[in-house]
Amino acid sequence: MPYDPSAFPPFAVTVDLVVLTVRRHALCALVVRRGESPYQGRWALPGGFVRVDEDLEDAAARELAEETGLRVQDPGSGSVGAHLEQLATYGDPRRDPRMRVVSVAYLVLAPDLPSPTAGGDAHSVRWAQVDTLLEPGDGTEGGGDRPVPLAFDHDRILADGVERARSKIEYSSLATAFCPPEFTVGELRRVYEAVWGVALDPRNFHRKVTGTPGFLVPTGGTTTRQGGRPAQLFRAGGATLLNPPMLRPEI
Amino acid sequence: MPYDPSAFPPFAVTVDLVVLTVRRHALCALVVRRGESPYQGRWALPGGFVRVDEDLEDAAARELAEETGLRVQDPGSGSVGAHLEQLATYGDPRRDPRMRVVSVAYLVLAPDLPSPTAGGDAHSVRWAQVDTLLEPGDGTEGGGDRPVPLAFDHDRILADGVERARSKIEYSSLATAFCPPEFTVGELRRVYEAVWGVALDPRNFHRKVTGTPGFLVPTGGTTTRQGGRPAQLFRAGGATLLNPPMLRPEI
DNA sequence: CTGTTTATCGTCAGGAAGACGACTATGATC
DNA sequence: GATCATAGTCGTCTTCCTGACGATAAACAG
Repeated sequence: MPYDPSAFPPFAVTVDLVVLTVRRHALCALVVRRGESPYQGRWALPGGFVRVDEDLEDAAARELAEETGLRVQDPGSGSVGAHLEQLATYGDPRRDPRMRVVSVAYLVLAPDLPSPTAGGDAHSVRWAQVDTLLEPGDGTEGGGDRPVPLAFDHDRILADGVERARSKIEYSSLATAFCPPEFTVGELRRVYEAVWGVALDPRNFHRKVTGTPGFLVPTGGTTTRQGGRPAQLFRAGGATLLNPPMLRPEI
Repeated sequence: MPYDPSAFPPFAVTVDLVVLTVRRHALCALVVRRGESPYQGRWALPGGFVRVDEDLEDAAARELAEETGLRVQDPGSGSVGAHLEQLATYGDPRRDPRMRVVSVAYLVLAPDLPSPTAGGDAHSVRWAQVDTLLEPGDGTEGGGDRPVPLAFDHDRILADGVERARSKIEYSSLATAFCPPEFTVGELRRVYEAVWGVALDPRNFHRKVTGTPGFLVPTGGTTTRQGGRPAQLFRAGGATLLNPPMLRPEI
């Protein structure tokens, strides 16, 4: 690949990942502790440089696998995988004090994982509750009771990713990406409740999701892992767009 | 800005613009003719390199002004301006044969302009109907009756931009960005019809848009520029999100 | 056996949208 | 000036969807 540095200004290009999951009824994001300057010791979104001959989405999938061991969902195979989509690109000239870095952020929606650190650096990667991370921080390390902001502009990237997830589960079947391959209507409802931070009526929710063609496919099995009456098990159906959408309750 | 080429692979970063407007009842996009290799003589989306100390959105606004003379809407002032938002980023390693280029695409929605070439190169920039551009081309220059594809991956970028515009006018008041500062309900309806490529019922449309709080503000004036009974003039209201949304008719 | 929990079915009222009739106010045409 | 074509605006009716909520079902804990 010919490269003439005088012809155009050189940039570094990175990918950053907003990896979301639902754990214990709360929306959580994957964060890693920075080992080096700048922002040494601060939490940040996982990410890294794009390689010279690597597509952006490949770089995002590679970083995801390196940090979590997660594989991206293979459309066609029914494999257990995460949903990955491009979020936005952040290129403020001063977002990295060392050099001009343009970062392409990707959004990952994953089911709750057995171990958050499979394949990664155990003590420096963890799931953090999104609503804790996104409280406005005061910047003092341990000074107040509010969290230290993430490194770089990662607070904003995280907020954009969360907002994307919140709005996208309204009109798509993407909420199933937070669920294991087989799940109950109640489990799916608890995903919506965690992502939106609201309570939903179980009866109306049940009517809505089972009445939308292509959203859910019954597998025939039942489970009782939540206690109470056994619930039917479903897989995600082929539909990707919900029409009419799920309605997020007003504040 | 320190730059150590051994520390990270160097990329060129560009912005590409999907500039859409509605002209003569048709959705049109701005295209420029390439004067140099590669893809010499082919039509392409306007765009260019991001400068070293320039924010991505500033680069997009600069390119827009250079090509069309259009200014970006200033939120707060009631100025006549275009809507600009980031669309997506395209970084396939082989999308430009010369070097590794990552392009951040922006979507611009503009009212119909008096002259498409104000401030630009007159013979090499024009409005082209989107549905003509997006017919699948056969790649032969003048061989078939189908259009020659745009340069690079610009066909895909254009398609993504058009799809974004089509879906975004459903749940936002963004269709007003295609209208002059004062417009009638009929003119707004013709925007929806052109962007979606469907016919809408004038009576139901009128009820919907005038009944949505904050969408339209009457200015008091009337006009008869479309013939027929004079119509009330409106400005865009403060609302940005439409709830419930405009419903795009099924195919 | 009884209470608790979760799942699932049913009913009813209110709101929004599609289909479409009717009336109004212009300019164009005879 | 009467008539016609064109757009704009107001109403009505039916249908569908949702929110609120009662009622029943099937498990487990004591």
